[in-house]
Amino acid sequence: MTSILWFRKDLRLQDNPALLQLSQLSDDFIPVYILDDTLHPTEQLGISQRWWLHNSLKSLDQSLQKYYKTPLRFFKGNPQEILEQIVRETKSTGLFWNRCYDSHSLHRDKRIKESFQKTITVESFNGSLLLEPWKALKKDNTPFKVFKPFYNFYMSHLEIESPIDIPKNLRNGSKTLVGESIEKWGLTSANKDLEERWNPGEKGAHERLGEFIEGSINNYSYDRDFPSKNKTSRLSAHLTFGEISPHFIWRSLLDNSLLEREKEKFQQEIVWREFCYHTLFHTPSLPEDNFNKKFDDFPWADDQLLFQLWKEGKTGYPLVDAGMRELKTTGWMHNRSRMVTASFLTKHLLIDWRKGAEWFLEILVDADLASNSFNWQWVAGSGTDASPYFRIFNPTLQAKKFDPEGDYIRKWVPELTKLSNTEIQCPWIVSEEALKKRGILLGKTYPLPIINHEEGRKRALYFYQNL
DNA sequence: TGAAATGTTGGGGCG
DNA sequence: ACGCCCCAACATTTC
Repeated sequence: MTSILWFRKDLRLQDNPALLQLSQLSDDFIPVYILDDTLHPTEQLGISQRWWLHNSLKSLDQSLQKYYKTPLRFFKGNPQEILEQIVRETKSTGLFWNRCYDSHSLHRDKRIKESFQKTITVESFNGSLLLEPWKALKKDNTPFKVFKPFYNFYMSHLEIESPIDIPKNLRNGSKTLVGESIEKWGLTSANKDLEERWNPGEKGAHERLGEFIEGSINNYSYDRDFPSKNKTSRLSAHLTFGEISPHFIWRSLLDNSLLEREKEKFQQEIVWREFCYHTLFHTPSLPEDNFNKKFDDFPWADDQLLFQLWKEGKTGYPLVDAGMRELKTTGWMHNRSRMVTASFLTKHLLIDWRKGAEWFLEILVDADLASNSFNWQWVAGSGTDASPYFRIFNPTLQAKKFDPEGDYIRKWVPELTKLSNTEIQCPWIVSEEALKKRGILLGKTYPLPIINHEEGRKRALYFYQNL
């Protein structure tokens, strides 16, 4: 019998439960990827993720050819209609996939399952989470709202077996079914900045994990905070596309002898990701609505100009600008800068977190509805277990603490390069004359701060207090 | 997974 | 020797 393997956010062969189950029921299979064009325009992939997806799919296609001598078939359109047609054409008797947890996918998949259930075998699996959202609940059967107890629950309930090997016994299920050409989708054009930094695909994901476990994890809890050090895992985009599973990562952490403290810090980050997914599952409107309803009447400022300057990295605060420019160029931003830039937008500029979230989704290679919505709400203070309203980052102090030598700023804000290590975080304190000697004219070669920190802070406290 | 304001302490300069 | 002030340095509280 022939079955369809529908790839979605699980672009890998290793540790793929849907693939495993399919291989136990079928000898032949047809791997399929469908570019879902029923998505609302705001839900469609951003520019960096189109590039990533294109390359990841090509990589997956190659792996499938190598292991099973079968191509990955590409289609674009309404997934239900396309799957119905493939089933008709190929007389497939099974359909397998790994689950997604956002509201659009959940509804879509439910309809598809119902429509096929009476005629063929349809099964879905957990390929992206350590625990399913409905399996991590408090004693009263409601979802966790605070991270620490959620984490404790995880640590006492996880049973992580060895990852699933790539099944061997499968063959190409159809000689005649031809998909579309991915090249014609126009997902991407050459992008040097992305190409030199990222390696999409399952192989790239495993190499990245390997390097991380050999190297930076050993001082992770400290180094991870410094944007210039580049010592975070940088696995986020690989995880988003499912090129590697959290299950596989977790198992690797257990199988290597690592310092307990460092390992645990990283495990916490993995569990934060799970917390985001669970929260999105239990609160499907998380991307649109304040988790905390008190924020529904918050008087966000709708200032197009300030928003634009923030996006372009022209706020006059070197750390904020460095982060926003790193994002624009590399499709990624260091965690520390994400917190500072997001705090700056929502607290100093009082701009709605949804505007910031939308921009991040458009640009990030690791854009992930669950993590993005959750964390923007966390920063804005409207989220669950959120950052308290009075926690307002001072972008200068943050720069002095976490970029003391100014390396990160120099990299992304080169017009300030010649300033000293103690001045580069706050060029406005330097005399006009000294600036001139270094070729800097504030307001001309580099912006003056678009808002005074002290005033911005007081204004934010005032509005946030009045919630 | 803050920052700023306010409070406390203790050493040194000085009359 | 003593009290007083200054002010880092650190601790606590407040937003």
